[in-house]
Amino acid sequence: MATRRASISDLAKQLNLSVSTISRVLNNHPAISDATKKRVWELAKQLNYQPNHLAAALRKGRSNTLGVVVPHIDGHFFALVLKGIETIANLAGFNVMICQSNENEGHEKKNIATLLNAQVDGILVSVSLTTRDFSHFDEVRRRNIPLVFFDRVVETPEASAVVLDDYQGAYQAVSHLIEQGCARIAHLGGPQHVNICQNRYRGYQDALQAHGIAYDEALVHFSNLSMQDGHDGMEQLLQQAPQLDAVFAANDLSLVGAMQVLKQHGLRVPNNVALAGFSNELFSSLTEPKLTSVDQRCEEMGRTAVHLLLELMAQNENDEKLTGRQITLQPELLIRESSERVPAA
Amino acid sequence: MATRRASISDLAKQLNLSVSTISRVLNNHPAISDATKKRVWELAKQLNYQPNHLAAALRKGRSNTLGVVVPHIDGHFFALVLKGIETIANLAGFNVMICQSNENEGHEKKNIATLLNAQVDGILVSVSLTTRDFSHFDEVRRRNIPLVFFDRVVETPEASAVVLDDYQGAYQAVSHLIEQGCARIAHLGGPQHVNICQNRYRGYQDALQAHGIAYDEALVHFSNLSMQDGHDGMEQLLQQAPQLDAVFAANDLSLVGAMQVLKQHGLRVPNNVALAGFSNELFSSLTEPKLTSVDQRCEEMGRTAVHLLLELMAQNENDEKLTGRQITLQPELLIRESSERVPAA
DNA sequence: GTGAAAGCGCTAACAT
DNA sequence: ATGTTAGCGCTTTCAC
Repeated sequence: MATRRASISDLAKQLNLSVSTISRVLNNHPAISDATKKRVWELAKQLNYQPNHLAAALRKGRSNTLGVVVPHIDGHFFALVLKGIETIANLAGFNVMICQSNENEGHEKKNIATLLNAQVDGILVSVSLTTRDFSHFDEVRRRNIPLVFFDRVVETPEASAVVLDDYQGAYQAVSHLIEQGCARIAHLGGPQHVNICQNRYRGYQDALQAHGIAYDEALVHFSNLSMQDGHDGMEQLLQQAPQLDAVFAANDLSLVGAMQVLKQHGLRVPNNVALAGFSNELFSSLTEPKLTSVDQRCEEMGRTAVHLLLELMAQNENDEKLTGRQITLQPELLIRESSERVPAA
Repeated sequence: MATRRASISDLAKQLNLSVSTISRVLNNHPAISDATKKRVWELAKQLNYQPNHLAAALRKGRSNTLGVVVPHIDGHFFALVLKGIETIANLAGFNVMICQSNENEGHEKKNIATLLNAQVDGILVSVSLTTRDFSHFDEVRRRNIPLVFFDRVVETPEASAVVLDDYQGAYQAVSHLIEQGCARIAHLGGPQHVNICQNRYRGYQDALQAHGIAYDEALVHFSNLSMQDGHDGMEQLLQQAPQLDAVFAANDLSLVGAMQVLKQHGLRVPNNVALAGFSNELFSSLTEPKLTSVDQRCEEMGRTAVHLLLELMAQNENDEKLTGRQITLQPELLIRESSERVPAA
């Protein structure tokens, strides 16, 4: 049979003290005599007292839990972000509840409802790709629950968010390719209604321009960036522009597909065609040659998002008005074999 | 300002009914007139009533939450298992709380304490590699909280667990290599104090024996299975046994390292040396050639573990004695390019 | 078919 | 420095 756990009132009875005194000791309230403190702690330890957080949460109206909604829990990026979130949340004494939207607007709405019902003290969201209606976030706002978007954001000035500077990442990657001596740089781009893909495309364009290289439509191909997409895109690019000497892809997966095609055509990487991708996947350093890629600082994004959320929660506590704050993380270009040309001696 | 949410007693007042009646309606209690039911549901909808789960949990002593402890949240395997867990748990109306032990015994103990404090209704655990003392699980048992181990288990008959048949997976993979005409099959094995690694090693041995191939110590190399380990191991194996014609690795990562070495030595995969790995990582089908690998049925493991846990929870509800039950999942061998030899015409 | 009342374990005024 | 008391929102026994 399960042994009933000791409660505050159990301690109170055994020590002939009031529950409030016990509660005060347990919460490190200052105005308590050392003697009492000691007695209480000792008995607590002896009875293996475990606070009932549910009760405290009910009373205080806060659950000590943060909610997270991600499109999916698998996959390199979100897994690492979640790791960052977990770490900081736990450090700050919060539990974390994770929901997956499966890139589905309906799921996402349900997830938000679940988290609100669970009375979470704050919410972190990376918006599903299919979400077009954002009313569920209004409900969060109405309930005055602090919310921070990360990576995939709803762009309004009132919203707080942590994002990566995709534009800069792309700009750096392309600049690097140019510095390696490439001049006919192709781009495998993602869906342009997705803002991160658009920003990567703009970074590509601007880097070319900044280095006095003319933009050439024949060097650009858009797709959904699967490996197969990269494969097909590369075939097409080679047809349209056989003289290309580098590829910048909006993700690493499509770049792997592209690299296969290049090899099949007898082109050498990086000497005939230099390659740079985006997202620094696990496999990016397992290919041959290893892929140069823009790292997205995943864990840091998670950590930063929680810090921001805790900030908002503190503001909320003090009845300050919630101010939207956007934080942009700078990506890091990881230069590997696929783009490093030996300088012509 | 935040609008206060409607409570049961709010509904009661507005309808001139008692709280108990409202509660009954909301919980689909049978003995309620249809008329009342209708009135209550309508007002509930109108006021957008949301039940306060915290309060219900406190009252009922159950939180409607399942706790999970995993070594880490990133990485292919656990991410997929978690996905499976999430899916079924949500379907069954449970929230999920995820904790990472970071392969650290101390963390794991803290995680369990956290979950017990959060009064989860059931716990799923994959044990950290460094855990030597298992007393924290005794505490769970004492509190009568159902617990299911998955993948990394504490082997006692009272414990419930879901595991993969690593032995069979290895056996199949090696048999497949033999069927491809290989006879000098090397093994890159993992730490033998880890039971899954040991089982894979045994599967390797028994498959050889079953096909009348003598075991040769010079063909076996143990390590921690990092990519570098695979690399180094392969170098050593080629020295010890240059005539080897296949490699079975206890994971895919080490196999990638090994494959690099083979290529450097001018050996062709699969025709000179055929390759099979274990775990079917994301990158396993991105390498060239694509790796044959044993798939671990990750999502299914998660789903199965939750089903088993729900079963135990039901038993618990009925005051039945908790019976330990072990479920073994059969892996699936995915045959890809790295092991498919074109039959000598 | 419905209501009254107790209480889950805790916190926080408001006492003294 | 400590005690008294009310109540968070819900479920549930017992009554009618």
